[in-house]
This record gives sequence, C-alpha cells and structure tokens, in this order.
Amino acid sequence: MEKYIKILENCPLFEGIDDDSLSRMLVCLGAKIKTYGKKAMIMSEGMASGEVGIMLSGRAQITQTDYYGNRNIFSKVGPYEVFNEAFACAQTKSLPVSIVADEPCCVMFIDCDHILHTCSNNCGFHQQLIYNLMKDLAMKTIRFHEKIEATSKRTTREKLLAYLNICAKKQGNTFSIPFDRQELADYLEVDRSGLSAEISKLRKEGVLTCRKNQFSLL
Amino acid sequence: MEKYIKILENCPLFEGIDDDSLSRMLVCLGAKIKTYGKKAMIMSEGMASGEVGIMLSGRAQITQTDYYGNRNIFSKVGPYEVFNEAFACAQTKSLPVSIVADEPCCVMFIDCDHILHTCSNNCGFHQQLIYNLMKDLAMKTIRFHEKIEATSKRTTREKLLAYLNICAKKQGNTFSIPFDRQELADYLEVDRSGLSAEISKLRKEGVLTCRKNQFSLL
DNA sequence: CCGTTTTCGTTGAAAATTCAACATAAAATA
DNA sequence: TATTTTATGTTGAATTTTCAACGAAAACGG
Repeated sequence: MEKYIKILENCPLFEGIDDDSLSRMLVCLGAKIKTYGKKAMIMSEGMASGEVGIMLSGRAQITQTDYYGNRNIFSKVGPYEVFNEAFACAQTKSLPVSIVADEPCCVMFIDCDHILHTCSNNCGFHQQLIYNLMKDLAMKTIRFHEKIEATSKRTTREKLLAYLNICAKKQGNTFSIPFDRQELADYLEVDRSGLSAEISKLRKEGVLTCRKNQFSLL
Repeated sequence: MEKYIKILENCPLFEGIDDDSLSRMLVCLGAKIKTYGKKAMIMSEGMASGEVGIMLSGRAQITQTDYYGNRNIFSKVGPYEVFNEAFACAQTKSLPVSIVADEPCCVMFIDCDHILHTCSNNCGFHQQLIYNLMKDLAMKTIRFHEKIEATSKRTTREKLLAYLNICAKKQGNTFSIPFDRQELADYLEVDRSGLSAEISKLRKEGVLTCRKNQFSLL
C-alpha cells in the first residue's frame, strides 16, 4: 500500500492529510487496490456498491446505454479523481451507470461507510477526510451543471460552443478535451456525423481551429 | 425562530437531531429567515452566496436562461428541501443559475462555513448535521443523473417517457408532477407545443392518461 | 359572476437532427 | 513495413424538432 502514498498526495480527497496519517488511515479504512485492462468494466449498471473508487492511474468513462444502443457519457474519470461517491453515500440499490476503463486502470476502493462514520481507532484526520469528500460531492454537482448547461442547448452548434466555452473558461483559449469525436458526441448527446460537420463549419468560419482533441477558440 | 422547529423536524437536513438541540444549534449557526413573494428572485445568476437555503414553505425553481431566451429548469425546490448547497460548499464565485419563487416562499439561510466547521460552542449534533448535508449532496447528484437520463434521449417522446418512468418508479403508476406544460418542456429541454402534441399522441395510443399535472401510466 | 390573463392543444412550414453509407486518414497490430 | 482496424469527415434522404400563430379551456382577480 505504501507505494501508492505518493500518488494519493495529489488526490483532493486526501488533501491536508500528511503521509504518515494517510498511511495509517488507509489500513483503518480497509482500502483495497484493483487493476483493470482496457475496456474492462470497473462497475456495471444494475449492481450495488457502497465503495468509493479512487482512480490512481488510467482513465475511465461513466456511461449509460439505452435499449436503442445510444450511449450517453456522463463524465470521464482521470487520475486522482473519485467516482461512485454519490451512489455509495446514498446507498443506491441499483447503479444506473457503468464505469468502463478507457485504458489500463489502477483503482483504490474504500467502503463509504468507513469514511462517513469515524472509527474507534480515532484517526486524527478523519474529519478532514469527511470535509474533503463533501467538497468533492459539491464539485460533482457543479460538473453536472456544466454538462446540463451544454446539452440543454437546442442545436449541435450551440451545444458544442457551450461546451468549448466552459473548457476555455477553465483552461484558457487553447485546450485539449478528454474525448474523441464519438465520445464528445455521446457527452453532448448528439449525432457524431452532425458534430463532425459542425466542427468543420466552425473551422471554415474561423471560429476555431482543432487538431484531434486539441482545440483553440479564436 | 422557535415556531419553525416543527417544520424543520421534517427536513432531512436535520434528521436525527432533537428539538432542543436543533433550537440551540440554529442560534449557533446564525440561521436567518426571509420571505419572498410569487415570482421573486431568491438568488440570481452571477451572484456569489456561501449560504445554504432551506425551503420552509412554498416552492421555487432553479433555472438558467440563455441569450436566446431559452429557459432551462434544472430542478424544483419544495418544502423541507435544501438548495445552493453545492455552490456554497464549493465556494463558487458566480452562481450559474437563478432561483425563482413559484409562489410565496419562506426560506431559512445558514452560512455553509458554519455547517462545515464545527464551532467552539461544541454543539453535540454538529457531526450529524454534516453527515446529513453529505447525504443531501449525494441525493442532488442522483437527481441530476435522473434529469440527464431523461434529457439525453433523442426524441421528445422518449424524453417524456423516460421522465414519467422515473416518476412512476418513485411514486407508483399514478402520480403528479411538479411542472405545468411549459415547465415540463423546459425541464426536458424540448419545445412546449411539441411536448403537448406528444402527450396527446400517447393518450390516444392508450399509453397514459393525464389531467393537468396528474399522470397515470397504463 | 364576468372579464382578463394564462395555460393548453393543434397545425403547418421551416430548420435541424438523425441515420446510413461511403471515402479517407490515422492508428494499432502482426 | 504491410495489413487491418478504428476514427473522422462528408453527403443526401428521412425523421423530428422548432417556431409562429391561433382558438379553446381553465385559472385568476376584482
């Protein structure tokens, strides 16, 4: 477990907790590590899990697929980020989404109850951990607000521009997005070919330039 | 403040806290009460607020309006429910939504920092309060998942059916929704007239019956 | 109780999306 | 490196949505 401490230092969930405390805390919390290959299911729709996942390395997507085969990407999970925290906290019986590895992933799991209820061992930094989880949950809500802000627009063009503007607000006018074209279409809830056409049009109009997943707003 | 205790007993945010403790806690937290008339702005887009709102009576909507005049309803806030908790927790500088009273509202405000950081007076139930706020934030995330699940569908018909199925899962096959037609359209992010047409069609097909905001799935 | 305002359902035309199919470019793999 | 697979861009037809306009019904207010 020790070798993961360096990684966890970068994780907002453990912010403000020193290495020694973290090391002891992980034992107390019963943290487990699992690894997954590309395209592996980390969690799947319909299951129940009270565990919070922490992405140590790799990247995964939170998706939902309806019976017509339309895939909706709720979000991406990158290194140091947390997932399943809301469903674990709310003790959801049936997970409404699947979590699929985009690439080989290393994930730490912690039972949410162990985070929420301070243990008898009296870990000093437990309050900090709870506070961090709270912030994380708040940020998750804001992320969804952003997705809804983009997808609520009525045309593909407006959805795309709304999304790119949100990215630009965070990263500056040149930025990379965590999606390829199909994934961006699934995130924005539009047709891929229509999205490609719209990107071309915006390029010709001189609104943006792009190379793969690297965009610049002009 | 005392007269609000009976109301707050029903509020999940204060679950597990007895009346006496709650009464003392409210003073300690610096709770304030404000009232609003119909259509009044409780909070407006662009402002910053570190306060959590608790709806004591009345109902409000969380909305966003883009520069083409399209209104998007993120959610409704009814009695005993909490709002602005995510933005307050995350210390957002500029609120991306407005909160508008549907009808006369009575709201309690509490500074989020006072909830997050236990005070020197050592209120016994403060941990419970933090725990409750965490659950609330988790539920908020799940509510957004539900909205996205419905709005991610590609046709008005599918969006409507997805939404009604989510309602039915919670309340049974006959239920009322908190929206009128225009509001439902704004929540589902579709055109009102198209939504009305779709409801008529479903009625003729014998899929559902409805009277105003009361629906039955058959 | 009546007049006014708001909500709701209906319609047809214009605009946009989706869908299917294909060509090309890029990436992965043997 | 050659081959295969995947990703991307392009197009036109079919479907769906949006928009504007209208009448009827319901809710509201005096």
